[in-house]
Amino acid sequence: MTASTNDLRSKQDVFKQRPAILESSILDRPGRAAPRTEAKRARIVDAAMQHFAEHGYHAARIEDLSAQLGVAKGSIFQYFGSKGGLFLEAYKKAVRSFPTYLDSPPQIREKGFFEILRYWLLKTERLVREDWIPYRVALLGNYGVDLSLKREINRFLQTEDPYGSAAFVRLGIARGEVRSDVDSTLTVSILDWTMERFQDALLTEELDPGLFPHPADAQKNKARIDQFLLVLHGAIGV
Amino acid sequence: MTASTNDLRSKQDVFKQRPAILESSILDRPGRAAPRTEAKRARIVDAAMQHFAEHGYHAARIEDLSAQLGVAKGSIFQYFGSKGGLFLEAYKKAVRSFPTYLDSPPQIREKGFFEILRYWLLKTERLVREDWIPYRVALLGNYGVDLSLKREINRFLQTEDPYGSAAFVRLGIARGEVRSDVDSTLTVSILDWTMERFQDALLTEELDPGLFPHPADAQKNKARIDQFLLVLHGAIGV
DNA sequence: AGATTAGTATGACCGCCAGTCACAAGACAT
DNA sequence: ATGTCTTGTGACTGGCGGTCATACTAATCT
Repeated sequence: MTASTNDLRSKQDVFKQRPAILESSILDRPGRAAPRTEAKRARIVDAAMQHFAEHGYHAARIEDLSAQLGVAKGSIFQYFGSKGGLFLEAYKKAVRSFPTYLDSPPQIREKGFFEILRYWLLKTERLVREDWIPYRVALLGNYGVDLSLKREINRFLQTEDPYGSAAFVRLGIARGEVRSDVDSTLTVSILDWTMERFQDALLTEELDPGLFPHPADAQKNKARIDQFLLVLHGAIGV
Repeated sequence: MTASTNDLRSKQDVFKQRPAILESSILDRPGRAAPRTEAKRARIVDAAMQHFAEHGYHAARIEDLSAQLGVAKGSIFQYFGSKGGLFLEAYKKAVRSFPTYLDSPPQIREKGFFEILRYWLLKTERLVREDWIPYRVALLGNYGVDLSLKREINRFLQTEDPYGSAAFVRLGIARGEVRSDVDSTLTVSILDWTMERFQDALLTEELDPGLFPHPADAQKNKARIDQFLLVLHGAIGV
């Protein structure tokens, strides 16, 4: 549940239409298709996630991936159009695998908005250790690709809201815990921005030592989380 | 003065030493060198800034750049080691060209911390139109390269603090406008994170339409800035 | 000045890899 | 079987980052 990039998502309908370089050539609507084909597609995406996670975006070689999969390189391009297209699918899958804010257990949920945040901040440290691959891919997508891909990624985050920030903020407002005197899209954006960066700062050392400054030890992390929540409460709390 | 990435900058001394892939091979200390050489280096960096700004990182071709400059391709690699090394220099130059928070005029400065922020938020819209090149390069560096380069960039932002966020926050605390009950590195980080993203959201449409959601018209931007400052005040104000 | 050395410039060349495409192999229908 | 359509394949290409042997220039020495 690393926060997303749903920045000020008003008017999201009026995008300039851009050449869709990243579209796949085969199977544009993956919903309805031969199940065999669909399965192969999924296999490729899974392997790609791992490959990108291990090597990074640029160092990842499509041919290695195809060899490892026992699939011809051409097939991968047939399915995903380009390396960027493949990465985008891997990124989507990675991000969709994360829990939503509202996926927190009921006994946490009833404690309210900021306790839910605390729950996830603490939990993510463990989650990332159990299954670092999607986190690394998400990190790559957030910082380590190029702008055209980043554009697609933002579009995805914006339309899909995979962390459920909007609904989460709505809950907070309904409970009277989150301020309602500012545009709620701004609230959501602030939440997304700060959560994303804060978690990056906490976690990235393991995913990518040196990218962000050292996080303190686990002990100190707890204190940091407290302070962070204090600040965030000041920002968007009531 | 787009905010930087000085995330939680404690313990910044204990970086794991990584192979310095991005170092230039010639003239590692550009301070003291033949003035001719130095001038050439500067010429290349200038042209590179423009080139990267126009084409993006990946689409930029070193050979095109060298042709445009009337300089051999080999020379560029001699000076900067790699495409990434060249970009890093261009990025540094771009970011260094931005004003610091405390560069605001005295009559603004005496109005206090949050008025200084407002001043820059309003001003940047104009600045970016007058001279979009460094902003685009900064944007590329923030989102459009790969992780190894991003790592170097973060290291730079962290050690150099080119926007002077730390000093600015110190001023705010001294004036009693900024909270002192949390670790000031957290305050600085929050400031950096939110300012960066907020400005991206306001500005990016012109630099890179489609990357971030449409900003509203200028009228609405002013209202957004008000709300943003309100929220930011809640976060780090006293 | 001429000779020697160190620093700088050059562009043909190389290796690598994303992306293509002509062809092969299945799948399915008739 | 025969034909048609879909899916799979991997040798091949184009283009670019990066190298390096060589040429040139400037500085230093005799």
